[in-house]
Amino acid sequence: MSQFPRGSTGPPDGVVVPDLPELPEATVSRLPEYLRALHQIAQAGQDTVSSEALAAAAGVKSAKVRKDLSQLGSYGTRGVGYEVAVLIEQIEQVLGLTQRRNVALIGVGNLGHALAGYGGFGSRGFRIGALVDADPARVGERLGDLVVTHIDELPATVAAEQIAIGVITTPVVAAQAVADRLVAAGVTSILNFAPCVLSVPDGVDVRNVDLAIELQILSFHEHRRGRGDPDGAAAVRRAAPKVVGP
Amino acid sequence: MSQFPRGSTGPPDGVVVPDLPELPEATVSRLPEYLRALHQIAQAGQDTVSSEALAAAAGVKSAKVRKDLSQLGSYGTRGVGYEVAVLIEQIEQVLGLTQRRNVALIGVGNLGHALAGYGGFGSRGFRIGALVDADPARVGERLGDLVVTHIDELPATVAAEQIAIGVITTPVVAAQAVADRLVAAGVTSILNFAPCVLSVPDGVDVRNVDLAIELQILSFHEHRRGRGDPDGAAAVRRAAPKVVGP
DNA sequence: ACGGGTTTGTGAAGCCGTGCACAAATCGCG
DNA sequence: CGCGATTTGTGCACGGCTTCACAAACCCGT
Repeated sequence: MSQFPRGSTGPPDGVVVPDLPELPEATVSRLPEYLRALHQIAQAGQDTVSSEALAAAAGVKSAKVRKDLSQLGSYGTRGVGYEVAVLIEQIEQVLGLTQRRNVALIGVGNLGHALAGYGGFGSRGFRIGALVDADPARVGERLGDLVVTHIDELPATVAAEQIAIGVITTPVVAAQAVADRLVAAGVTSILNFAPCVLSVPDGVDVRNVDLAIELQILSFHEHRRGRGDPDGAAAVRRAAPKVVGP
Repeated sequence: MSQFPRGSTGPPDGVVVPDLPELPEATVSRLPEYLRALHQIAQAGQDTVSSEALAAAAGVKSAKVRKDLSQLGSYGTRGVGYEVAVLIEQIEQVLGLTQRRNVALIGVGNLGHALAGYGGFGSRGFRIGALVDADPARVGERLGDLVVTHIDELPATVAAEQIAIGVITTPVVAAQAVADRLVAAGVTSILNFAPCVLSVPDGVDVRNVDLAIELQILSFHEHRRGRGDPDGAAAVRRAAPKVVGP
């Protein structure tokens, strides 16, 4: 909306202001969900979608969808809705998915193997560009069309494969050291599966995925709900069969 | 502490709610992080901890720690700090981790195998009580000391193993059906790894873990940061070597 | 062309969460 | 026994996010 006229004369100095003013973090975290829903809708043959329908598919309220989309200067048509194809392209543009991003998997253990074999990367804008491990016994192992390289070669690997994101799937004890080496190699985005807090310089982005934490949060609500059978009898506390939503 | 929660969305009355008035969701989601940090601290030999130290270990601000802990009627001692052992017990109590919770893994594919082999369950209050799949070829397979059972036996399995939480690691197409069957079997907490939105009845809690979404959020920040080298040269955009403070 | 029905975009209000700053409480030590 | 150092617990203000409600914009049939 407030499309910035690309300064033909150029900004005088230093300040490289991006196109979008500043996208709220909450919105950013929902854009991928919209994107997923939109692909689903597109595959179903719909070529336009209302905020109401999109909201239902993404599991949020319609007002939120509209405000989110308006943030990125959206092209919706009143009385009609949004063009699915246009919206997909818009969101992919904003998320930086127009160019495929290469990720490196550090730690080819149980979880690393599973992620390497997960097919969901390619269809969502990513590609596994490197498998890395510290264990010499694992180096050289082939998975698909990739060969596990040693972590000592990380800088070369990052440069050669243009790695944009590092995914840490090592044991906890190794995670911080791996993060340090990733940062030293120039990686500025890290997805951490190890259950620990990583220290990184300013300007490096870290997101954590901790299975146990998710389970514990679920446990809290379960516990809160389930007062009444102190000695865990298998009391079946059946929820009402009413189905939420669309 | 006598601060009363103004009933907003909650039921007007009737449910005799236990000790805790109403814990903010943001606090709940941080308690597991505190718990992890506390175990770490306890293992280091510390028997008391200040909010400042705990905040550093959990990666948050100290004021937030104090406010969070005060929410659950904490037993801190001014001028000293918190007793680590007491705090651990308090948090485990609130999270309902005093009794070990059994989880069922539905979908013994790549990811399912990885999670089944993940050792982090036992030490964090959970136990895999069942492995379930729909593929007859997989039923009967042994992993560790568990045997994969068929999903048609889900109700019996849930009852026999006192399953509290279902973890969905199936392909997307199967996820909703699995969720329905989990709910029908009496499970009221679901951790969903399939990239889709699940419809469940009121009273059932669902949490989603989507790898691609996390990557896309990282991609956004990477994209936003990385204006200036359009043809992705491996320009090392080194952040200041300053380490983010403890 | 025009009116009715539909849907977007957004101003405004309310809620939640965060962080500061400080009084109250506790310990250690002289 | 009292004083200073330390740390908790919390009132308060601020900012961000969510939701409602509604005017503006648009399509379509007549």
